[in-house]
Amino acid sequence: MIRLYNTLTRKKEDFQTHQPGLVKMYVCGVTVYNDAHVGHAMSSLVFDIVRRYLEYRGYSVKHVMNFTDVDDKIINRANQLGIPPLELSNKYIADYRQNLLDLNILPASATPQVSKTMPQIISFIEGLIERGYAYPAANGDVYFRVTKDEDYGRLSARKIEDMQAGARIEIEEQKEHPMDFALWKAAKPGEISWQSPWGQGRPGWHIECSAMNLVELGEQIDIHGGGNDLIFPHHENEIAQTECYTGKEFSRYWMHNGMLQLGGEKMSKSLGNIISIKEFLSKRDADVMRMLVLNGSYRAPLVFNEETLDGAEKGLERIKSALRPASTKETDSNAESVTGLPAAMDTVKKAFIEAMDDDFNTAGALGAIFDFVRITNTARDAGATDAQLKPAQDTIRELTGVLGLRLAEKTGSGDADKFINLLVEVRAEVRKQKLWAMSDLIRDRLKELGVTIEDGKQGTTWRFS
RNA sequence: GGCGACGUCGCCAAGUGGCAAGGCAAGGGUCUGCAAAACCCUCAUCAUGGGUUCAAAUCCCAUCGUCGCCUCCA
Repeated sequence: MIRLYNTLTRKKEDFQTHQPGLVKMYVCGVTVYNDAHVGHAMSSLVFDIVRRYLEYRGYSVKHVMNFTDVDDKIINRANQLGIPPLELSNKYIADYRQNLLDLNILPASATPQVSKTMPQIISFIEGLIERGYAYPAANGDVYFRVTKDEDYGRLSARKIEDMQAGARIEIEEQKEHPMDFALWKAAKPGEISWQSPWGQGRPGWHIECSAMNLVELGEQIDIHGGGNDLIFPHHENEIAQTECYTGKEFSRYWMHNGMLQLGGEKMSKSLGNIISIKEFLSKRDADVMRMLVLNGSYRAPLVFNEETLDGAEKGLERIKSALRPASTKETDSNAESVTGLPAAMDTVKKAFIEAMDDDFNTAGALGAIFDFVRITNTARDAGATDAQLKPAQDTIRELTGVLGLRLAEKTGSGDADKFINLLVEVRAEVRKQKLWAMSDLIRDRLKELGVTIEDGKQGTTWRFS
């Protein structure tokens, strides 16, 4: 039984879907007006892992991720650049799709956009007005009436009165109540806009997700996800809108990932402490970012710095060490560590599932995998054959695959291999003659060029590093 | 100021009532011409102070500290 932490109840709960075997999952994507950063990557990775694991456990997952492509910031940026807002957002949508591919994140089942959901957004707002949960203001805005929603504040565990105490909300005379939020914003002169019953305008920030959810997944979904900075107001407002519109429970489970920390602070566009995904990938392998996420707990803040990244990279190397071929020395297929492999495979799978079932405890799952890596390496050292190693290595591939790790060996540029082999051959001759200085020079120089040489008992092996 | 989450070895981190996983780093060893890799060994009583319990890192209270949200935000 899978258990997951539900922000709504602040507890771990047994996972049960509305329809047997099918998971409807909606994850808030990005507002596309700039390069996405590694914090966005974290969120997408977290829910990619959730999806992959649910699929591993036999569910079919309908995974929807939206693009918010109509928004103040997009309009501002487009104005600065002197291009149409949708041209700007389309560029960044294409970029983000590429980022996700590069990060080995499975494509969502659907990726709706605000600009393409306008009729449904408008009819959604009309429905709320009809039911008395929203009202048009004199200036052409439409607001949601928070005081009409008894449950308002349930997700973020706060009361309307408490929030007003914060008093950072601008009092707008257009609103009946300071906490009321915009469903529809009247267009300013020259701004991109759509025709509506309330005049030219565009959607407020939260309504798009409610509408796209309804379009893509229906009235009730199983998992709604996103960063924990979205809990309030975004998700709170989504719940309010959707549940007031349908009269039904919206999402059964709410999952929120913690924030990525850079220098002890949340990485965010407004703080400016950003490392873009593109920039990251120019320096490190995608697996490193994923490993960093896996090593932590998705709900907790993630420490992102050179030290933790190095640790993640080394951890990957360690897992890969188990995938190397059998040692070339004499085999001993009957060693205890070799004959024990099948049982250990069984153990690691069980431990993996047990950890992952418990609210996607990836750090615990990795612990099990690392234990098995050691067991596999011990078997190799003891003389296991490739045929004996194969099932163990397949197990590692299977489990790390569920986590979305590629574990690709680095490769050179095609023809390099034969020249490297030649150098290794020459070096073997040199070593026979005990010309150690020359031998070490070749090894050191190759190392500088990204080729690691290791002298084993029965010969020398090399790999790109 | 209000609300929420959290504080486990040098770093990252699992564990939520029964003698503290794992990774990185560090030290010692096997192997090696020397290395590297792999393997073996060593390395924490869980922010602080109270309380509940036969038993607490795990439950309760207080204090200190960190982070997030309350304004755009994954």
